[in-house]
Amino acid sequence: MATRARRSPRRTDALTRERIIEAAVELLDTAGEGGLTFRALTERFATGPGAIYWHVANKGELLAAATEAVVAAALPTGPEAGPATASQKTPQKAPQKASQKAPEKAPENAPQEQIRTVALGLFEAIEAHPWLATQLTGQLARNARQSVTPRIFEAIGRRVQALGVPESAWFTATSALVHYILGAAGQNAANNETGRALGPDADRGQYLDAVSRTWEELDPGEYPFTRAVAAQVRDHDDREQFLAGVDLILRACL
Amino acid sequence: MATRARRSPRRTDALTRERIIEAAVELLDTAGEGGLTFRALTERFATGPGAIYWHVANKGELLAAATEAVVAAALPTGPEAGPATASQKTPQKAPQKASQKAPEKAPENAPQEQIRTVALGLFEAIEAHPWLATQLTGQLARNARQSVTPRIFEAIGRRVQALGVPESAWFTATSALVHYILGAAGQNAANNETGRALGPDADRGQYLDAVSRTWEELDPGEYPFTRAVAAQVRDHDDREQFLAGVDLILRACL
DNA sequence: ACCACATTGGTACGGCGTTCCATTCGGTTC
DNA sequence: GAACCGAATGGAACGCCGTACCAATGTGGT
Repeated sequence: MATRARRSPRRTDALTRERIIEAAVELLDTAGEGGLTFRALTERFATGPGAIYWHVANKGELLAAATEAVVAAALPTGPEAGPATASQKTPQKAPQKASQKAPEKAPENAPQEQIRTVALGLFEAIEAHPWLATQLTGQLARNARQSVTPRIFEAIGRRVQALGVPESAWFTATSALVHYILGAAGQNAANNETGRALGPDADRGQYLDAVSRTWEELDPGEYPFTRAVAAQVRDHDDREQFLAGVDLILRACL
Repeated sequence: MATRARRSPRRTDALTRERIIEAAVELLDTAGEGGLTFRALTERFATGPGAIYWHVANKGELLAAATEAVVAAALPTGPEAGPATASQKTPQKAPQKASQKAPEKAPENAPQEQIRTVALGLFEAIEAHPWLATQLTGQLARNARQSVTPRIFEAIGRRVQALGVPESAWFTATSALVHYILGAAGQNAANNETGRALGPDADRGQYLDAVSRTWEELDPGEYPFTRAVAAQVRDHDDREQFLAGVDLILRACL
């Protein structure tokens, strides 16, 4: 006679670290930063916390792994430039030269183009997964060792090197670039969420109005600059504006 | 007859929003980001959560208020340059020109100096209160309306304006500066905490060694750039390096 | 047939933010 | 002075979280 009630039968589809990470990304995407919960995961897999803890040490590691998985896909693979699959979700209404015409012999200023491509890849990854912003800036600040942030630093830095920047400026230039990229991309993602709050059917005009209006609602006496800038933000393309910042920093390196 | 046991007598020293914020900052400074807890606060004030919730809406507001309080003290007051009390904790072993000789007539390039001063003030505030880094980058990304981050943006942007930057570049330049300042300052604060882990009696040499060694432990094949940079990071002054980044971005604006 | 062990899933614990409410007491009103 | 009101207080409880622990399970080797 069973001392306890019969347990539910053991699952047939194996629980994998990969499947758990995949589910974690999905939860983060759909339910936001606070949506990733061991309880939500146990419910998703119809299991108990122990089964998940067998594959993952703790929540921090799971979050880092989710970040790693998403960022790795957006980063060039290996030492060469790599694909860095950017911009296939929108019709790319502003087809700036980030995507080279042909993968033939790279021109002289290839590193600059590559930096723009890497930056845009990160921009779009953060746009698609807003929780990345907190995670990446936080990890970068926390200097996590085994995390993905050194990969980002390396991907940018190597191309700064190739750009011909004097060695003494390597760290400074790369720091400026990475901090700008992650920060600005995060701000863009936050803006998008602010705009999404208007409702799913708001067009881009309304959305941009709403975003820039939040800045214009500030006290005119205390925030003249921010209000002045709000107007010019209204009718600029997000990616264009973002890349302008990258170019600005790159210009100072040469 | 009392239906319940006699309550503890009512406190004589009034509980104020200011006193609560002050205690919150203290808890964050001494116990880290996770140290701010309503339970810790109730114990500190020998009271219950309800008394604190009377003065503060929730934990988020309390955190924002603590951030606001600390950052406001580090930011110039009002539209003029203001004091921005920077560098009085260390003997300022690298007395760069950030602090002007005299508060007399500002020279032609005053805006650049002012930006350096504001940046250094934020740098030191974040160094003294490491929890600010997460809070500020997070709030900036989250675009919180009533927070202190617009003040930072405004303080920098107004001086970018005064620098003679063309209007079309105002937003880009200010974004680049602010994201770099907060990101780099956060990274510096994290480095300091990594160094503090060595023990309270480690000198600066050991500490810098340890920090740069964390970078050098990376895989030589995958991280040639980061490792190359680690060496040159070792013997640079933190503030100097930080301000070099500010100057780099400023150079691109002119 | 057995067993060792990787894997699973249930239960429990302590701590968190937050809510609710009985209680207190300084000030106002008659 | 007595009665009263409402701002302020502090205690207890709720629901959720991450996590530790462990009995139950089934599979592959012997």
